[in-house]
Formats: sequence, C-alpha cells, structure tokens
Amino acid sequence: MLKNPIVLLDIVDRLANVMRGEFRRVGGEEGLQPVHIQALLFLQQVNRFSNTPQALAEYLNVTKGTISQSLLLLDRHGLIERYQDDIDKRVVRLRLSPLGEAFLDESNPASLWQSGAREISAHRIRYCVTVLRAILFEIQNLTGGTPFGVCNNCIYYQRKSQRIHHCAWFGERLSGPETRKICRDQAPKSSSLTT
Amino acid sequence: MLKNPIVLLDIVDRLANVMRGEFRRVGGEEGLQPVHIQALLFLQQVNRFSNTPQALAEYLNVTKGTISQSLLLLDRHGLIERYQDDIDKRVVRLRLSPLGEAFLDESNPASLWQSGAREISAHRIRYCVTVLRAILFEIQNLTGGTPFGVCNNCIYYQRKSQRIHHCAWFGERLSGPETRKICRDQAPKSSSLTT
DNA sequence: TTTTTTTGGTATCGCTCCGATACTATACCA
DNA sequence: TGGTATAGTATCGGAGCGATACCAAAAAAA
Repeated sequence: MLKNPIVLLDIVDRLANVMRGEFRRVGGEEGLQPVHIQALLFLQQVNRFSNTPQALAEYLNVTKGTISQSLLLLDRHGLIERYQDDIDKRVVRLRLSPLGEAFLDESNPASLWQSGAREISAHRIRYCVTVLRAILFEIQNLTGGTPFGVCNNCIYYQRKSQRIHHCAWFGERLSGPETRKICRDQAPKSSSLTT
Repeated sequence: MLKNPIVLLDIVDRLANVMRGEFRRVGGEEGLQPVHIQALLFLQQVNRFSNTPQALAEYLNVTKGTISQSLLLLDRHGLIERYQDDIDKRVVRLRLSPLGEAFLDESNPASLWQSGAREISAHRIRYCVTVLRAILFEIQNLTGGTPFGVCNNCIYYQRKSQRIHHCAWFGERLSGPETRKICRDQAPKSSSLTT
C-alpha cells in the first residue's frame, strides 16, 4: 500500500498550515510573523549546546542569513538576548529574555494544539511521536540534515544514577530538566515502538 | 502530562519545515515555490466537489486573494486548468493539466517522505493518521475552519453495495476512486482508534 | 418582479520573509 | 604563520501573503 504515507504527509502538512495560521494570529498583536513564534518556541526548548543561530536555521530549514534577520527583529522587540560564547568567540548564544518568556506564557501559541489534543491519551500521543520521529530521523539521514532530537533519547545520554545525568558526546553533566530538551547533535537510539 | 502534546507539535512542525524545504528544492527547477507544490498536490487529491480556489485557500490557510495569485502563476506555467462551473457561474473549477500531472509524476515531491516512511508498517501509519486526524478535526471545530477529510470517512458516505457508493450530502453517486479523495464538506465518523 | 445582501474570484498595494551573495571575524590546520 | 573552514552579519532582489477594493453572479428579501 503506497498511498498511506501520502495521507499521513497530507495531514502533517495541513496541521502545520493550521498552526501557522494560529501563530500568525498570536504574533500579529506583537507584530511578529509565524516564523518568529517558531523561533521563540525553539529557544524555549533547546538545550545549552544548541542555542545558536546556526542550529535554529537548520531546525527551521532556512538559511543562516535569513534567520539572522529574524533574530535581529526579535532582539529589537526585546524578546531574546544574544551573548558571545566564552570559548568560541564566533558563536552567538541565544536565550529568551524575561519579556520573551512572559510573552510565550501569556500568548501560549500552542494552546490551540493542546486543546485539540486534550482528548487524546498520552499513550497515543507517545506512539505518534515515536513513529514521526522515526520518519524524521530517516529523512534527516537521507538529506544529510542535522539530527535534532530530545536529549534523553540519544545514545550519548547516560543516566549514572537516580539524579546524575551525563552526556558522553559533550562530556558534561546534565541537570534533570536538561535531559528533556532538544539537542542538535542527537544520535537517537533504535526506536522501540510499543505495538 | 501536559508536555507530550507539545513534543508532538514540535515534530509535526519540523517535519513540515523539512518537507517545505524539499518542495522548494523540487519546485525550484520549474520556478515554483513550496506553496505551488502544495497546491498541485491538493488538486491531485481533491474530489470534484471541492476543486475550487476557495477550498484550496482554506486548505492551505491563506486568503483567497493570495491563492488567486498562486493559481495565476500555475496557470501561466500551464500546470493547471481553470473552467467555469456549469451551475454556479461565479465558481471556478480547477484541475491539473496533463503537464501538471506529468510534472508531479516526474518530480514526485513526496518521494523523500515515502523513502523516510518506507520502514514504517502500514498499521503504524494508519494509527498515526487516525490520531492526527482526530486532533485536526478538533482544532477545526475550535476555530470554525472547514473540515477537510477523506470522503469515505464521512458520515454522509454510504456504501449501497459492493460497487455503488453514494454521498448523502451532495446527493450524488460516487465512483470507487472518488471515495478516497479529499472533500471539503466532511463530517467525520467518531474516530475508532484500534488500540 | 425589483432591490438588497451575500458569496466566489480577481486586481492592486505594501510589507516582510527568504535565498543568494559578499563580507568580517574567529578558529583550526599544516 | 599563512590558508582554509566556520559562525554570523549586511545587503539586495524576488515573491508570498494579508488587506482592501472591486466585479459578477447568486440568494434572499421586499
């Protein structure tokens, strides 16, 4: 059956279009475009190894020049902060400003999605996440794209004890919340679908 | 657990961004933008009740003025045909031209997605489709959006015999292939998740 | 019927995303 | 130490997109 994947693609695309419209509506009050909302959501969820313009550009699949302009606008609006990396002085680090965090908290761009998914069980959500992650990872392999993913789903993630988390790739200890954030250098474990 | 839906939204958005980039690549050779590829794919899959600019605009979540320009471009490229509706003379009907069909066949914008989903079983794909459809339908209810969906998943779809399909909404007989196309006036059956 | 309102689509304008290119500064390497 | 690669910025042009105004046809109202 060749057509089912296409049906899935249709739904994914349409959901994204709907959310894009929602982001436009949410951001309109602040003069923000959908892409800016996506950028803010990215910064809300990315870990401290991946909060750079380059990573954001790859995540949103745009060029670094493009994202540079978007960041300029977000900076002018006071929604993000940019600071130089200590070690590599070429690298710019990004984070939400208090204003940016407040904006996300108040406007909650994902609230429509959350409402729409309210009746879906956590198990079904997780199932979909697993399947879509597998597709995304495979596509990233095919196109050579950066394999973004959640930290604790990575082969370099090590849980040394109840409270000690460690990344074998960057060689640094991780806090508990950090292990649930998005990382750009992710090498996912072989997926273990539950059905 | 409030965060899992957000994770799913992230993946849906990112998959859409990746495919958007792929559409840009595919369409670039013909001078087409991602939105034009999406429009062609829509026309490839929509049924004869829903092949209008208005429906396409709602599907892609853009205004009718915007989609009118996109259709103008596709028409200039000879990829679509526009013709007047017999009954309501305000309505413009759309269809892929032979050139448009050939373009989709040759370039196959969804091939990357198909490759990425190759290893996923049909069952898992269907499962995801069902869940995402439920979310999409719920969101459409909340926003008052048009409930697009596949014809044979609609409460107005009636299978009168092995080969006789009927739509109780439009009051017309349907061919077998038609029942698998997208319709804009869809009222989905209560979802029956298989797990 | 005639008039009014609604609806589907088009045309035009301005804004801003976005890719492409060129450029700077830092880091890495031989 | 000089050459290359990389992270980011600046600038330009093309094009999507929303907003508005407009037209024609249908539907509703009077």
